[in-house]
Amino acid sequence: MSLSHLNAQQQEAVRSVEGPLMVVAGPGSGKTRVMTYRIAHLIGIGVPAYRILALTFTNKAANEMKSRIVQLVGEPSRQIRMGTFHSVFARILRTEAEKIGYQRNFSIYDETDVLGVIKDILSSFGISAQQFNPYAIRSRISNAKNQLLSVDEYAQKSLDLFEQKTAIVFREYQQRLKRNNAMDFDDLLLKPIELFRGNTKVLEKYQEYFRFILVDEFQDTNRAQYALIHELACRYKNICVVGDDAQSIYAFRGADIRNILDFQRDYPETKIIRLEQNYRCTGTILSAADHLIKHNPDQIAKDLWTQNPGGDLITVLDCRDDRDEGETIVTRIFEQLQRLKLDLKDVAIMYRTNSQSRSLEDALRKNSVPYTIVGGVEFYQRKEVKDVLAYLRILVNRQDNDALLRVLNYPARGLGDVAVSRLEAFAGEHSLSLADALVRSKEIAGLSKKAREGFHVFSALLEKYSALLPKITASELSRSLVDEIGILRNFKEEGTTEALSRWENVQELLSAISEFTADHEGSGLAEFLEDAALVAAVDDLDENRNAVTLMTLHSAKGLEYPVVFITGLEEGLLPLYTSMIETKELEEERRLCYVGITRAMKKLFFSYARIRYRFGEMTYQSSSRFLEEIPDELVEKSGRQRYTGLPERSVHTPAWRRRSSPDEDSHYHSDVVPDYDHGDEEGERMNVGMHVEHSVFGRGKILAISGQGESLKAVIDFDSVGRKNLLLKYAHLKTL
DNA sequence: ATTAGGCGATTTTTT
DNA sequence: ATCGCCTAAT
Repeated sequence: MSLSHLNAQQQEAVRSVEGPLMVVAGPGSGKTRVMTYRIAHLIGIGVPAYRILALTFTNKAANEMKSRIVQLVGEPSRQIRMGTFHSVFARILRTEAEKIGYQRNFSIYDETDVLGVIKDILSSFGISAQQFNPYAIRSRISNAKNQLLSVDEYAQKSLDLFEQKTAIVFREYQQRLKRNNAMDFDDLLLKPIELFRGNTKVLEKYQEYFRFILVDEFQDTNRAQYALIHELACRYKNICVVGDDAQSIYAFRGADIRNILDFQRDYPETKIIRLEQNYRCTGTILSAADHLIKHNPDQIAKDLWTQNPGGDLITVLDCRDDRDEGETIVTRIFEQLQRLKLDLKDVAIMYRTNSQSRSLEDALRKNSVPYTIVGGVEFYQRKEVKDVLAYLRILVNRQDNDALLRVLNYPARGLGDVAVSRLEAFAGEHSLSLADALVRSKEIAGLSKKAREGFHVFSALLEKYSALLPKITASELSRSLVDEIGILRNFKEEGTTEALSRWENVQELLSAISEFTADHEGSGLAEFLEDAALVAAVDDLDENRNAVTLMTLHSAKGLEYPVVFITGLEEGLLPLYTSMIETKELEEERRLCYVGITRAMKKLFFSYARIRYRFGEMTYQSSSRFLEEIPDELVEKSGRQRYTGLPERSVHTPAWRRRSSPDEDSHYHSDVVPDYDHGDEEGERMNVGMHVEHSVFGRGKILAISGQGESLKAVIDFDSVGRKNLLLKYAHLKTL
């Protein structure tokens, strides 16, 4: 295999196969290419593919890398173990589950599931969720687990009341998961460590197995991940980590930059190779990124350079408000597509928070620009999807009490709190899982007839499908189950737009199951559930679709686009307000901005809005300090020539004035009076006497409008249900 | 005892 | 958008 098209450092990184290696790879320095060739090279010199373990940040990255390697060195290289930490070790845990007291069909709890468990524990312990925020407790527990702290260690260290309560919840939480035969995301890293440390034979097996280990995006690994790879790598020390401290953006999730320092301590013979030549960006873009990141102290010194031409200046778009920002960007997209002869798929719009996507989407939709959005409200988080998944989970893992509780009374079977408590008490007394307790529900004393009936129906359903599970395909089973519980019929009958969308989501889930089992031979429901739990937003990104891509700066990591818009460069947004207090967090925000900048190949835009609607409130924003940190000579300012400052009119402007003709809308620049009371895309154009459509109540007529900003309300006379007083912020009315 | 419906609070980023 | 908490209806 010829490496002649790689530069000297890249070649060295590919060829240094023995011993510990750290590749410090600046953005656009051909990191992925190096990893790909390195693995291909290993196979080329006779290392069997199954002896290679490569850990990536997303499954998508793994799949792409794998296909390229297969192209380079052929089909047998499919045997490489490659994927995210979570998916690779989930697989290993299934094989070894019994050794740590689990069953191989364990459930994986996502963050939402975990939150549910925590809330449930709080209420059963009589701890006030008002006083002790379940989100905060979840994050404390997760942090503790990331730091490899056991419950006992955490309890000992807990000082204040909050930590003491957390320790109590933590203890119960761990027991609960164990009892449910379930693991959370952190367990997928911790349990393998536990397995390896407690079981020398198993450890040796995997150390022999994975003789060559590669870790991508090393700067974003947490302590548990570090410890885990150390267990595997410490014997042969053929470990290569690739990363860039300047692109570390997951400290909030436990990523720990200490890993980079510890690596050199734990593997003293580490060879360090720097990839400093950038092949992606123009000189201007690279220089801007470099100037920005220099404001962070303690970065590993790097001299990034490029042979690429200087290219265009970076354009800063000064926008009146978030809506103007969207419109301006659309205009600029058209301009750049023409100028650079590009497709829509070459353009990405990035933002700090998911909620910013809405005003951007509005503008794109209004101008008929196709777009795809990465993440957002995720499919697998939709209520109806989670409900069906819970049914499947309880079938796969009978001990999964939380999955059972989720759907025990869905659809309604007359089973309320009291009935559930009786069931739980009975299960507790007899040390049974809830599913097993249900089988004996006749023995539970003091149940109403309705509850008795409900338990019986649900239990019969469960037993029927449990028996079917090994006999029919995953696809047949889920379809039949969904039919039997009748939710599709219910959604159809309800007939509202919302119910219809739920109907579609359930159908889509069923298709996803068919598709998955068709694509993955020998896999069934259990495998599907694992896959569904561990998919990342970007995993679903289809680059071939010709559409503008919208995503968070976090999701953008590892990607590149000819034209990039980074939006919302405002104090309090980028950097995000909550992050401006602690320097550490401010530095992370800066790195996040750095990641965004370095995604751009040819042309970069920054935008900010002087007025932005956040949480329904109008706020005056000032431009981000990060813009100040980029030298003026790299930047051209554009957008509004004159800043007129305050809104020219109050939010009480009569609604009729706010109706702008389509013509005005598409040239939404300096002259047109903007809409200051936003609320909803549609919200600002509401007017007394207008006919509207609501997703649940159907058609109606507006009788009155009151309030402003966040609390803008309308009294609407609906054809179906009569008068309602609705908050426009949530009503999502369509004008007719 | 259970359900339906209203109201307010919650959304930073995510494997 | 969804969840928890409350009240009223059944």
